Amino acid sequence: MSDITASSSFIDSIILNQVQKEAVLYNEGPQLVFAGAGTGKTRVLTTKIAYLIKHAGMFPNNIFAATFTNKAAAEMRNRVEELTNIPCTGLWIGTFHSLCARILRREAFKIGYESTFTIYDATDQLSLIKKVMKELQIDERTMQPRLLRRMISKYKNACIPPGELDGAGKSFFEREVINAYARYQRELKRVMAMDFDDLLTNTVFLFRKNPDVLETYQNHFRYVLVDEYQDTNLSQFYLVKLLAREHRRIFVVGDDDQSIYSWRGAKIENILSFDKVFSNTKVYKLEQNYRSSQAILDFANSIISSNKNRVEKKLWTPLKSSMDVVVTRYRDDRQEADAVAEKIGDLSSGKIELGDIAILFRTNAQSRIFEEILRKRNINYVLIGGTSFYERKEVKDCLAYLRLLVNPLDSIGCERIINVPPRGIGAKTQERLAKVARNKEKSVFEIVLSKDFEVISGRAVKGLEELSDIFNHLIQLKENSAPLQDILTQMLTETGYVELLENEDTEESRMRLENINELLNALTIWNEENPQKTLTDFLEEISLVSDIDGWKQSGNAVNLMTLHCAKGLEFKAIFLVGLEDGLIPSRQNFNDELKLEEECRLFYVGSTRAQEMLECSYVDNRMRFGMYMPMAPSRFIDSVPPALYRFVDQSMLFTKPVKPIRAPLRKKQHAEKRKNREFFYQPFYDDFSQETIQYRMGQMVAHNKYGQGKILSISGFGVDMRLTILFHDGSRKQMMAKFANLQAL
DNA sequence: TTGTTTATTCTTTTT
DNA sequence: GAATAAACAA
Repeated sequence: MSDITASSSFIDSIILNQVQKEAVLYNEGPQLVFAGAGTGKTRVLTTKIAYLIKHAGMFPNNIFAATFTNKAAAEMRNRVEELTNIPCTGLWIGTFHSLCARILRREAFKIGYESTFTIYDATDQLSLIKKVMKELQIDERTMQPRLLRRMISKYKNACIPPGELDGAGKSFFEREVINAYARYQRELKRVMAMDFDDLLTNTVFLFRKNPDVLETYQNHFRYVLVDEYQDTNLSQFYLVKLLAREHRRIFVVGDDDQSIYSWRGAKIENILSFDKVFSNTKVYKLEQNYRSSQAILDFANSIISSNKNRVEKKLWTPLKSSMDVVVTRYRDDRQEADAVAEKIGDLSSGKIELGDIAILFRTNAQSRIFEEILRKRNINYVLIGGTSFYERKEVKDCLAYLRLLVNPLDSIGCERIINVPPRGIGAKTQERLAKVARNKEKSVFEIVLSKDFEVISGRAVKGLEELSDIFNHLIQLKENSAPLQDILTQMLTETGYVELLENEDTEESRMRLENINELLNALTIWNEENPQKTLTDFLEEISLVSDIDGWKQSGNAVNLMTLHCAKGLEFKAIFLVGLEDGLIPSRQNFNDELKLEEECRLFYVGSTRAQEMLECSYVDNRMRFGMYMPMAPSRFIDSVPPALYRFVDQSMLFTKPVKPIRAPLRKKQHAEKRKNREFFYQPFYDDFSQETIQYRMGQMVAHNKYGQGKILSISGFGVDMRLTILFHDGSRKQMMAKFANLQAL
């Protein structure tokens, strides 16, 4: 199969190092590539696929390649097309979730679904779990719905259906979980929906229960490739094994040092024991880094070297001279954000574009202060992640209407919109409807459609009939294959959704209208680009998009994202902020050795995103839950030898201890929060104009007549800034900043 | 039944 | 400080 003479011409046209080349050309069995950060992993993968198509006689259609995001998949598809000059629309490349969805749509009836099944996102999932809990009379105070969701997800990740779980001998709590899990799965099937985990596990179940189906796919997928293999979970492992166990043409790439998704069920063991599962695996190690400067690599290597559970490797680069890695200490998150913004301003007036810069943080909540300050300084930014477009209330409402047109059994969707906009169908009415539906063995939505309400009071009937008429009209439009955007527009006008928002006329309502318009646009464009696809396809695509998918690196905006989101990306300059104990590592992982190591890897992943410049920072005090909390620098920075970075202290002299004010305050909480904030300092940051931030409260200064003193307060700004200073002789003076001619100490 | 105010929780990270 | 749940008035 591998014709080296024929292939070498093609391979030679692509620049690959020796190891990369060997990995691409070898074709005799399972392969595992350990690819450190920035070692050209994507290049190897795309070249491998191109090689298979061009020289190993495979059709794009016969290749199954799982990536971590749809964005990565799209880029790789393009790259392969460039390399081969062969259209690759047939190539099975995508996230595990989308690949599985594709398989499940075809084979749905074999596992008791129709091909139009609905995909439930995390929010829908939680709604259904709450509903199940109510039915089972499980108190939300004894078991948090989120916890139950996590437990269920755990079972699913391991591909254990509720039927295989035995409650005997288990704790009461566990029995309740199993019970709820069983009920939840039954409900999902009843409403013809699958959650994210189901997409993977149901595919595995499909193959396990139908050997003939499995065989078809085994024969069809002649090569199986997996990117980011360190972040696959058990069900993904089973899937890959099922597909590849006969022909053993499997190629996986990953880096155990970049495994950061164990909380989502990822098993680092998958990569560490791959060669034991697939015998005679060829193992490759890519260690030459093509991304970062030597200083950054030294720093990163040092971070990761303190982890015990890893395959030893060390990144290196032939590049020599480089900028120091900087670690900066700030007083608080506001100062941190402000200083970072200022540095970004400086950088972007030099040779680095805004788009080459990223601010990375641990939690989404940290983004807000950066947004605020970047806006104030008129620096363009893009925030990747956070609450995505498709999670907005108004967008989800629209989608719920559309979902019901495809799947009238979708009870969560129905509950969402039955009284939105308000049409007098409250909790009582919905309860009664549910009863009627149960008696007639139909879904609530079907009852509404057929206007078969029975015992419902006059007021509610009016609203229900209205809804019924609207939907019957929409269904008619759909059957006449009206364009999707027309159906949505119709819905928006007939329900009065738009009218309601227009009448509200607030900043928020205008924004919602804008979002709805954006959705309409997206729908129109999608419709034009995919004339043969259906509403089901559209709904699937948007439920499986990741935050990063829509993003493309643009020249004129700083990128803000979480460390997790940054995986696989690179930037010339990185600001890794909030490097504090409790954040990195997260407080919740303090007491777990393995999770601490994962937090360390997260820091490593963040650092290795940088090409030329890496600046980390931590603060002494951070606003969390609406109040200031004292913070300590991350333990991970302590383990790095000081020689590997340059330390800068910007925290100044304002070091009053701050008491953490926590939980049992209840009624006094509000007042306490305010006090906490006032105690901290007045908002002198609020009106900084670019160049006047040289004075800070508590700062020590020297005056050439009065000697040393401490700044007590600052008022005004710019040329009007006045300082109140307490001098060492006990005198208190107020002076204009611009005339005082002070020296900072 | 609806819209308003008040209390409470929430922060890891995401397909 | 924001989002959500609960409590309340109209």
